[in-house]
Amino acid sequence: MTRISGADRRQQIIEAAHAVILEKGLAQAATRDVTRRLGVGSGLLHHYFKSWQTLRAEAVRHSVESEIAQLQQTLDRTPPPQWIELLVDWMTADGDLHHWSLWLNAVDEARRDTELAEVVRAAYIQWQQVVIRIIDRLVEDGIGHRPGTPAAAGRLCALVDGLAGAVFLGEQVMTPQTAKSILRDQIKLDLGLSS
Amino acid sequence: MTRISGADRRQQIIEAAHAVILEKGLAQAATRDVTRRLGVGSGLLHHYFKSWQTLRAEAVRHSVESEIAQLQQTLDRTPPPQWIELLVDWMTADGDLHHWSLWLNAVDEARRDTELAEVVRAAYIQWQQVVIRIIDRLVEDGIGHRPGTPAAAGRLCALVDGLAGAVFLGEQVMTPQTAKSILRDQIKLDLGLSS
DNA sequence: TGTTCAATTGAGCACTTGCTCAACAACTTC
DNA sequence: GAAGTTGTTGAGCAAGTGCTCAATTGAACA
Repeated sequence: MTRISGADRRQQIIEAAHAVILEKGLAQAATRDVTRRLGVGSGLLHHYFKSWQTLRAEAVRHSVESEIAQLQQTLDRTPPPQWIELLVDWMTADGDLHHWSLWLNAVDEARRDTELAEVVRAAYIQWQQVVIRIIDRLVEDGIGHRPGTPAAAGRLCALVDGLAGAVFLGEQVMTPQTAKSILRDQIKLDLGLSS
Repeated sequence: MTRISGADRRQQIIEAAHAVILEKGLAQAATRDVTRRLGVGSGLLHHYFKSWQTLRAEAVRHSVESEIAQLQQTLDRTPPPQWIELLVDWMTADGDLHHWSLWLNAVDEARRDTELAEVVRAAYIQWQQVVIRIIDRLVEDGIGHRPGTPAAAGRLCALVDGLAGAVFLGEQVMTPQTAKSILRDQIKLDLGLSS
């Protein structure tokens, strides 16, 4: 039996925790779900992490970071004129809704978990900055004008979170298509592009 | 010891559950918190409610209904020209943030609780309709023009939820003042009133 | 007064949770 | 080889959970 070195095991546990949290939600996921998934003893987690709370927070950080990295990567190989549509597609998450579910869950749970709150706060700020950078670049390239208010990025991020919550409540409340068009309109409005 | 008749007891339990949920959050609140608060035996809840899940959902319904009723009442004794500012104040909840916290919590929890989902969905739709009615009345009174898109109410509600989530994450993410001015701008924009 | 029955109790059950810790296994170093 | 370090185990604990149910209370009615 080849043993796994410390740092690798740590990462492995974080990824397993991430998977479990994605499936069951932050409050419903248990340490034993993670150890069972990894096929390891139930005590192992506490050799690598102070507490389940800490591991949970670490798993959410992992999720957010890899997602932002992925967006950044997609942006890099797409010409700016297509960024608006790309952003809309990204934010409305045609592919997998689970990540959005986890994000909303984390924002909510953060009110009762200071450790998680730290991670979510940092992620939110990072996320706003990505949006700001995108807007700046679009304006530089002559696509639209600079939004009137500096709070444009914050407004967009809040709108996306709110829309996601509504979409999860079902079609009667809001369809994905409606959410998508609301978001597209808002971006174009912010950039001074009348739709 | 005067005994309490069935229907009154039911209402009393719902209100106690509401208070507990407001304090501890939906996932953290326990049946025993409710019985302890009422000073009754731990088995009493199950005489009036099929399960804790049911009681929780009922408590959220109670919360939402009384809040919408209260808003309606405030609107009734305020002249329409002041409605915009009243709505902004209401949505950003200067008074007590707990109700918003519970609402966001319920929207999140609804993904894992079908009974709660039913209540939250109905509440969301009701909430959108209140906003639609307000807009209609404002337009009738000559205050602003009818919003271009019929999704205006949905967009407003989503924006409010998103802003609330951001504000709860702390001042670094979004200050209440910023949220308030974003919301005010959006309402005026929807009504065609350039700020 | 005795009868009836809904309201109420709380010990207790079965289950889950995060976490501990003595024991052991597998590498590294000497 | 021996010694030391690190990784790993899993039974077990204390604290919690929703829920059940036989037993009791109290009010209304005869």
